[in-house]
Amino acid sequence: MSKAHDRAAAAVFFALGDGTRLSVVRKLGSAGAQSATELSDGAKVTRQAIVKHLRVLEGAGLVRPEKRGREVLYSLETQRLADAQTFLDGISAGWDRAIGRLRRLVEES
Amino acid sequence: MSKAHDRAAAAVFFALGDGTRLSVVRKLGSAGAQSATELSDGAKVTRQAIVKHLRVLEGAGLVRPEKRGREVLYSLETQRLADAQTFLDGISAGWDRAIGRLRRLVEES
DNA sequence: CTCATGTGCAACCTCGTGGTTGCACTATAA
DNA sequence: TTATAGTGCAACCACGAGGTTGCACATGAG
Repeated sequence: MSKAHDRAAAAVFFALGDGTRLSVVRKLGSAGAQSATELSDGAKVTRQAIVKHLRVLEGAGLVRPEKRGREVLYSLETQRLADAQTFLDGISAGWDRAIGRLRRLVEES
Repeated sequence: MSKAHDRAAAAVFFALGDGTRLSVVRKLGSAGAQSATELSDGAKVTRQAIVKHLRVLEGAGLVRPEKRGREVLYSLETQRLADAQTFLDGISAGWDRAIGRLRRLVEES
């Protein structure tokens, strides 16, 4: 039951589990790649805070930095989002199987 | 742009973003409904810690308690997992659209 | 070249999260 | 009825997350 896999998943969910970070991800998703300064424009927090959040997102593999002249553009890594979805699928599937087992158990007795 | 929706999503992701909590969810998913004590058996933390985590999961709507005699069984709320998946879908879709816009922009010039 | 703009680094602060221990309460089993 | 297994509550602690400010460093625009 791959423990490393679980850690990666937890990291992704942790990264998405903060309001500010989630808004950053949404902004990237809807408006495309942006720099830290650009992202901090609409936000209620400092650019430095956004930078820290971007580090976290990068650590979780949700975002990829790319030097573009003197600025750094951050783009979304949609593969990780897909991975997270697959992970959730696995849990749901397990639950459904567990429910099935329970139902069969009840019907047999 | 539902801000309340975002908070709910962040709560779900936050709930899943902790290793202990994630293992609890996985355990529930694979072995069906269980009590707090039962869940704390294999874990490396106290029952009280598990209880706290269950409160968080319940707050995020990921788990539902049900009094069963003198013990309380916690069962998974798969709907929330599905909601989370839909949420991620929305972001991916937005990103794909943004990429499409960018490509068109480049090709026009 | 000069200057403005964007980024990086570091120190610092606050507070919530994750965890523990101890005890009181409740309800089932014998 | 009495002992026992399960739950609930509260106080307490350590540490890392989230945020800020200040300044130094690069690099494109004029």
